[in-house]
Amino acid sequence: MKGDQEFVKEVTSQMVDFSQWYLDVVLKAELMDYAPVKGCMAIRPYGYAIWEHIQQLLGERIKATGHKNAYFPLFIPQSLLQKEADHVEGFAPEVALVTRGGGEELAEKLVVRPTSEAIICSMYAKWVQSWRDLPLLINQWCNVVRWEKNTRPFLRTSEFLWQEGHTVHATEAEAEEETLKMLGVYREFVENELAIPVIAGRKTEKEKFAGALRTYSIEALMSDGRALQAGTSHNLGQHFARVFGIQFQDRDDELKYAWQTSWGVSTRLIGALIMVHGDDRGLRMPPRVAPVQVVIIPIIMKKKREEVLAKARELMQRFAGTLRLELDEREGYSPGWKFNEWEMKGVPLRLEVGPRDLENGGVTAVRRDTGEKSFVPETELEQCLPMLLREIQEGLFQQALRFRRENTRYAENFGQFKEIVVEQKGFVLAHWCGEAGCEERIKEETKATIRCLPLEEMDGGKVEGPCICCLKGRGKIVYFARAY
RNA sequence: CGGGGUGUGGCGCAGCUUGGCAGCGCGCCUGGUUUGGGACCAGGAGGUCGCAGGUUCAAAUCCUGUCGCCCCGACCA
Repeated sequence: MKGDQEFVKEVTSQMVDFSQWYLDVVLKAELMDYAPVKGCMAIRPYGYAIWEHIQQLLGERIKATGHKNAYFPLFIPQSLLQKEADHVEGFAPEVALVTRGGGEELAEKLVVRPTSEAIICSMYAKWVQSWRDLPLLINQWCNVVRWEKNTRPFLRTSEFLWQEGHTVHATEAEAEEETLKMLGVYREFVENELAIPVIAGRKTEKEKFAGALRTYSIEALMSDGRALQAGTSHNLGQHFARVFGIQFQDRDDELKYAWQTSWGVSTRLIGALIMVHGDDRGLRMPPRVAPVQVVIIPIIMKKKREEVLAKARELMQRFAGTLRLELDEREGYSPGWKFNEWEMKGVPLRLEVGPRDLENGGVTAVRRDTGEKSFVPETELEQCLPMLLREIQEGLFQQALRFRRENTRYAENFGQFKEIVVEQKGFVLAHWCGEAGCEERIKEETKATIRCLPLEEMDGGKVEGPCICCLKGRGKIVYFARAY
């Protein structure tokens, strides 16, 4: 694609300032707008449509794996949040507290949920009594509030939307299986629907969820070379069951504490979508979640005006049931202006219908991912459009995958490690002994954190080597990166 | 919470040094000509210059205080 700046003056180039590029894009593409409260945003219709597709596509997978949706309260009595020691400690700095209601001081302060383990567990304690009640598989879609100091649209906001699954099981093995199963669901969903390749792995002790036994995550690489945690799945062990009293009587008559999991993805996925696929002309939406999959731009000249419009409207009718398409009939905007605007919004496929196309008996199709133009005869549209969209979906994934491969490097020693982190960015693979001290030192010296201990290597028990940091201990290869 | 920056029509900015009619570009509205990669002409609407106090005949401009926002770090989905 040549001369991007010729076309789009409103978006800062990624090379010049990636962070500014991101902010330009989210605003100009009308995904969100800043609200009066710091760190809070209005998600505009175009941005919310992406979230709705995520809800739909991930939602059906969550249901297909046996989970049911439910809803729990926004307010959590402070005492409930404080039950699990690690949990409180982890969230205390970022909770919002309600101290007054109905014009009176509240007897007990209410926490605005930063996550729902506490309130849900308090309910589960009532619902679980017998092994016959298990497994209990519930999911909720809601908003949560975490008082963040440093906020960025979609990536880190004071309030965000997410989905949180909370399950209860009779055995540790079952809970672990569930934890990994949902991590797998996330991986498949993010790769196939959002076209974002991810590394699935386990978090270190330092990085795990406050109150969890083990935390797993999927990690994606943004096009500026920084990593982003795109989803997490926790094996909560019996930590919460013990403090909330979730017990059940098992087949063997014994009263036992239950095993739990929780897992979630948030509107942060929209941030990932933007940063993985976007380019200097704006967004590039994967067709599967694109609010608009195909935009029709009529090229209205003085002469064939009516014929062109009639054809464009006919196309709308023809595909209204099968594709998400939009016809841009606005007067007073030149075709070129419309091209740029819809490109900024990342619409995967543009169809141009003009006098020339009418004469040739078809439309001009232009791909957002490659910029490639082609002529599609009218008789082949039904076959061609879905095919093009599939190619774009696959193309975006392959492009992101290639980028990740090219930006994943193995470091032999600490010197090389630092050089990669600073100069080249991306994922760095290196041996790590497993000691928190080394993890900490690496972070202090390079700002890179352990993103995860990849599942593949863990299972295979592959090559061990001397720790990149201390050289003494031996360990497996883990993923490092500077992260969002 | 540290470091830096910035607040002037919807957006981007100039004006501040040296106090004296609040301006420019884009966008918006109306009408007309246009329309195959951000068209043009004419007319028009829109701002208590972040907020509070002070100095002055007079403050966007000088002084004091305060708040918001943005960027970079420390902490986090």
